[in-house]
Order: sequence, then structure tokens, then C-alpha cells
Amino acid sequence: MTEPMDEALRAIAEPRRRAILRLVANQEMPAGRIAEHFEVTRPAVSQHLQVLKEAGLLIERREGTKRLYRARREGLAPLRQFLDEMWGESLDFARRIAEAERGLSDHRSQAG
Amino acid sequence: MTEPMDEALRAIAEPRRRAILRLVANQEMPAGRIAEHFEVTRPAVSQHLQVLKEAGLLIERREGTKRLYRARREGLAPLRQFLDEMWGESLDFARRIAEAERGLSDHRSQAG
DNA sequence: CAGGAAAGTTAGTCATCGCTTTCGTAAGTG
DNA sequence: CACTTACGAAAGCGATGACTAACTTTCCTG
Repeated sequence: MTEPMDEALRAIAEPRRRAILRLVANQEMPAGRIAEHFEVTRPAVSQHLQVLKEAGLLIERREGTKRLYRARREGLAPLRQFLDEMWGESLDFARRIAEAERGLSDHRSQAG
Repeated sequence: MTEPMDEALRAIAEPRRRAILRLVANQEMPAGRIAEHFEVTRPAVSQHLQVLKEAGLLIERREGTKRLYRARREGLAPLRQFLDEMWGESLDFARRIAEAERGLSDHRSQAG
């Protein structure tokens, strides 16, 4: 079944893919330009892009022969959910939202 | 340098290791009892435990011949930091929750 | 159409990973 | 001391993953 988190997690477990994600976190970029930032071949980057796309972490937009990519931040939500789960702050999303609404001001800091 | 996040990320990318982490999230448990919860051999679980320990996600405490493990939540901090980074530091908490909420209902059955 | 640019696809290689089997080690019991 | 319990360590195996090289596809231009 591969939960969404599973794919997202596998995707960002690869350092190169994290670098790609960071690269297109705040801007759209064509595949070729993305590949230029690394020392691997374009097909390699292309494969990474597909993994990220299938994990719901990237959005692809075509423009002529170019394919523009940018990060899809919502794709990281399942991961955040897992972290929150482990952290013991909440058990499900609805509850977390409720808590956030209730305690926006006193919730900010944790990590202890 | 192998950032701490790198190891933690690789560690939790494995489904079985996540299951182990969940198992000892709120309670200490000896290696043997942990292994009983899975259908792989004890050495296999033992290897997972070591990976998690080296990633800073587990704490080991010896008691006689037993080795008790429990989750070390602070180990997930670097990961959380990465997520926050990707999510955009400028976004405040409420906005983040809202986006996550949108992402959940939006992502349900695509990625195909 | 022909020609070129941008990118994905396929096949095959090498390293890594998760697993099992076998063996070793440390602590408790008689 | 021998014996058992609880566990890790080492070696080897099959599967997966990241990469390269070569090919194909899509789109634009003349």
C-alpha cells in the first residue's frame, strides 16, 4: 500500500534529492538547470525528479520542451505528522489543529 | 561529516525501524521483546536497533544480561528542523497547519 | 518535412541494505 | 566449573538503489 509518508520518507532519505528539493523550494527551475548544480548526469537527476514527483514532493509544469519543477511543501505533511506522533504532541491531525488553535501562543517551544 | 539529520533520516526511512521506534516511544523494552513483535530474526532486529542507536534515536540501558531500549525523541530534532526549513521559515505556525490540512485532503489519490 | 534542443526511458553495472545462519560474549544460576 | 539466558558480531546472499551510456520522444524553428 505504501503510505504517503513511506514514499516521502524514502525520497528525502537520499541526500541528493534533499539538495534538489532545497534548490526548488522557493523557485521554479527547469530540469536542465537543476542538473547543472550537480556532478551527476542529467538522466540521474531526471530519475531523482521522478522519485520526488511520485512522492508528492514536486510539481511539474511543462512549457514547450522544458519541464519546470518546484517543491510541493504539502507533500511533507505526512512526515511532519509522523514526527509529531513520535514527539507525543498529538495523535492525529484534527487534534493537532485543535491544539494549535487553542494554544498558538504557548505552543511555540518544545524540544525538551 | 554526515550530518545528524542524514543518519536520522536514513534510519527512519526503513518501515521496520519506524515500527520499532513507535514500539519504544513511550516505554522501555528489552531487545528480545522488541523482536517478538516482528517476523524477522532477533539479529535482524538487533541490527535495526544499532542503526537507530547510532542515529541518536534510541537510548540503550543495560540491566544484567538484558538491554533495554527506549526512544530518544531529541534525536528527531534535526529532522524537524529540516522540515521547518523546507516549509519556509517565514510561515508562522497557524499558516503551516492550514497548509498541511489542505495538503492532506488534496493529496489523497493522486501521485499516479 | 528536416534539424536541433530539452528531457525522459531503458539496459546494465556496482555498491548498499536487510536478512539469515552461525558463532561469540557477558551475566546469572546450580 | 558447567549450563542457560539474552544479546551482539561476522559472513554471506538476494534484492534494491543510484549511476552511466545509449536511445527515444516531444516540441520548436526554418
